[in-house]
Amino acid sequence: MSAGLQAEDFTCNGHVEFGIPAQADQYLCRDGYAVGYDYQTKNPAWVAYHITGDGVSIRNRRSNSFKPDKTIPSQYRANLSDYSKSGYDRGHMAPSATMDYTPKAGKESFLLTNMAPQLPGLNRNGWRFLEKEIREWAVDHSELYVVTGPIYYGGPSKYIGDGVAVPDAFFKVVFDPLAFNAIAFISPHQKISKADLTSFITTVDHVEQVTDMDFNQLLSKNYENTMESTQWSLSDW
DNA sequence: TTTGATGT
Repeated sequence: MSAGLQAEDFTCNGHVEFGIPAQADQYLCRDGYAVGYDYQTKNPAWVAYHITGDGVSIRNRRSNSFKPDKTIPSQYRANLSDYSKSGYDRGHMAPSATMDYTPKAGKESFLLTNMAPQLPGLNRNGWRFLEKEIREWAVDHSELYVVTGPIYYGGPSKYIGDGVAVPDAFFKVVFDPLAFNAIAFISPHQKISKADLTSFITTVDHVEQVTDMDFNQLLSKNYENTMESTQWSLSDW
């Protein structure tokens, strides 16, 4: 993306059609997702992606080719060595299995600007289940907008490698633009199971309070206020 | 594991 593009003009293939969640140091646009990147943490502040039921049903082979993102200035860029032997996974924000409707989109999901340090006990357990659930919801709901990212309570305090911040928690906001419903999650950064997930459902309002972001800000405020204060259960959504 | 990663 050109350096001169203003945030308000950044819609990125429709991934942030309803407005960027927060200003960022650098905006990145890929086929499958949009990123607001944070220089201080060397992580994405948010990753937004629009998915359809048709798209998530198309699968291509997982690339597993993790790569540093050379569009980020080197002093702010995460590298493979930062994660190596850290004990943390390179945790996808926009999941590979959700992005793999084309080989190119799938490969792009392996850029480190789509990653944050994530404990295997989260990434490979409860979080993975949530990602799978969202793919199934995309089929049921026809299309969804998802925003996900890290949370640092009181600011970043723990790092791996050369200054890649370890999040305290992760959020997900899932918005159905046809039904005008939204469900949200905040998961602590710890081992969680599929069964634990239901206890981490919250409202979009709460995620906005914790992250200081604004989701779906371009929607009618009437819709937004109702939608963002609704607490869902997994079975009703 | 048809997912999501690590280490050799």
